[in-house]
Amino acid sequence: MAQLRLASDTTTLPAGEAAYRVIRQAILDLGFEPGAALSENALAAQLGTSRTPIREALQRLAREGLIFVLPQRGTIVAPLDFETFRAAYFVRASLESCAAAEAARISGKAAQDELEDSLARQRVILADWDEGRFWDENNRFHQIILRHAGVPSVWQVVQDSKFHLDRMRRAHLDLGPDYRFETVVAEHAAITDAIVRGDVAAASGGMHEHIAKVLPRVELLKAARPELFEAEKPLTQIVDAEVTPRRRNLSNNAAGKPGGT
Amino acid sequence: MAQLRLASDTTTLPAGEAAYRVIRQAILDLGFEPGAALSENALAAQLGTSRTPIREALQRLAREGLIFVLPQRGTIVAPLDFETFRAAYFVRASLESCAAAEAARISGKAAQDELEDSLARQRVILADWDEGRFWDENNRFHQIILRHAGVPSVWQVVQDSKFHLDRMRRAHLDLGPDYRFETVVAEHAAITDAIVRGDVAAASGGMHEHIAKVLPRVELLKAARPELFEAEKPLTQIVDAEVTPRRRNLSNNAAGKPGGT
DNA sequence: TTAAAACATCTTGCATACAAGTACGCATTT
DNA sequence: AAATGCGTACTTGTATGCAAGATGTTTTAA
Repeated sequence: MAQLRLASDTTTLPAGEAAYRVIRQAILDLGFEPGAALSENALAAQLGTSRTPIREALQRLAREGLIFVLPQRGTIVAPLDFETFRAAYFVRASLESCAAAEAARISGKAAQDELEDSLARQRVILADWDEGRFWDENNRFHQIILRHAGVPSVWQVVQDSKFHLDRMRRAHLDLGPDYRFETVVAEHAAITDAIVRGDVAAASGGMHEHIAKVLPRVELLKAARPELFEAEKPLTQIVDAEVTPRRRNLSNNAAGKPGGT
Repeated sequence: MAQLRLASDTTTLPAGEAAYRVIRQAILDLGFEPGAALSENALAAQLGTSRTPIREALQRLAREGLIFVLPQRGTIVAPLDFETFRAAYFVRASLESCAAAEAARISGKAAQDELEDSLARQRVILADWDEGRFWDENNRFHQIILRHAGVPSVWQVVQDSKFHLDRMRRAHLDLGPDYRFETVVAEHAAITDAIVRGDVAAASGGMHEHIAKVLPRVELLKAARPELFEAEKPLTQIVDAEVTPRRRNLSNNAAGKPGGT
């Protein structure tokens, strides 16, 4: 079991929320490797809480596709999967390219100051290198575009998809960093330029290609570390987990006739 | 408190899953009106379970934006909100228009049979009218396109957004049905034609406009029933719910230094 | 009469015990 | 030696009791 560490500012959060963030980060950092088994009891003991907040966190992670909960059998970290990855890529590319187009259409020069401020900060971070701050600023850049497209809350949806892409990138970086961060900033600059000019097609296309850069890395990773793409031995089959019914009967006080809408 | 009824086939589901579906359907049907207060104890009593599965369902609903959980204060059904609606529209329109474009690009005639079969069924349902079956077939049509775009699992994301649009439409229909279902099928036919022809622009644009049809109805609804768009009196402020921290301290067995990546 | 303080009654958050089901090792049997 | 049945140690699902906080009412004092 990987060692879990709590960030200092999580001490004011509800236990379930804190557990969610810790476990999620551990999965992203590959502290919990794809296919690894998770135990509610063990996690509760490690984090010093009861199973209740742990279950809250795990159910949230399960809904986001990060883990698979197999009733009465166990819980495993979702193996890397090309289908999941492609869907996440599609969601992020669609939403953000449409947002860039919309920003170019309705915002125009209004977004110029904010985007160029972000670009300036990105260049400073490039010079005085700090990977954590770079990705923070990268996220901010993408959020600015969503905000100027009039749909800031879509960032939440993007983030859910982004996790799968980030985990793949993270696993790939462990093979050795070959990412050209200068290229990232240059693409950001081109997208900014398109939005400022009001060039809808260039903004949309630029953003789409910008996000598509992650795609070819998957094949390389699968070749280098195939074990991350497959479930481990302990659990016979994972497929049937999502369709396994259980006999149960919820009684109901209401005397209305059965049948939905 | 609205009467809750359980569909017959939910008896084999886990209690939490069953509770989720029942409550969600009640919110969609406006059995629980926007702004109404929910009580975990009352719901548990009504559904004949304990609070645990109810909490599981409510947390899921809260994450989907259907309800607001205010710690130590209460839980309310999310009021209708234009921002939420616009974000949901944007997500669905972006994903499905991109999917239609991709289907036209890579699938071509391969999807023709499935789409035209669905169209035929839609026309049969139009003649022998059955609203429930119509929406089922409508969903199937949209899923076919996602599947032929190579991203079937994106339907889950679409559904999360679709709820907010469906709830708005549902509330609007209560004012009196003025929806032209023939128009819906005609637009489906046009989209099908574009995909079969491999006309990327027409597929994307057609789908976008098809989904955009819901937008103008919001203003009408807000004018007719403004109370559905605002929170009720009992709870002072809803805004601070999502940022309210609580004092808590999670201990941790690991002795590593604090601070995440 | 007005205002402030204490109380009763809700709410959700959390901890814990129990129930139901699965997987695996080991003894027994063939 | 191989196959079979059983028992133990897990797993997640559910029920319930308690703790902490917020709200609205009642009581008390000025």
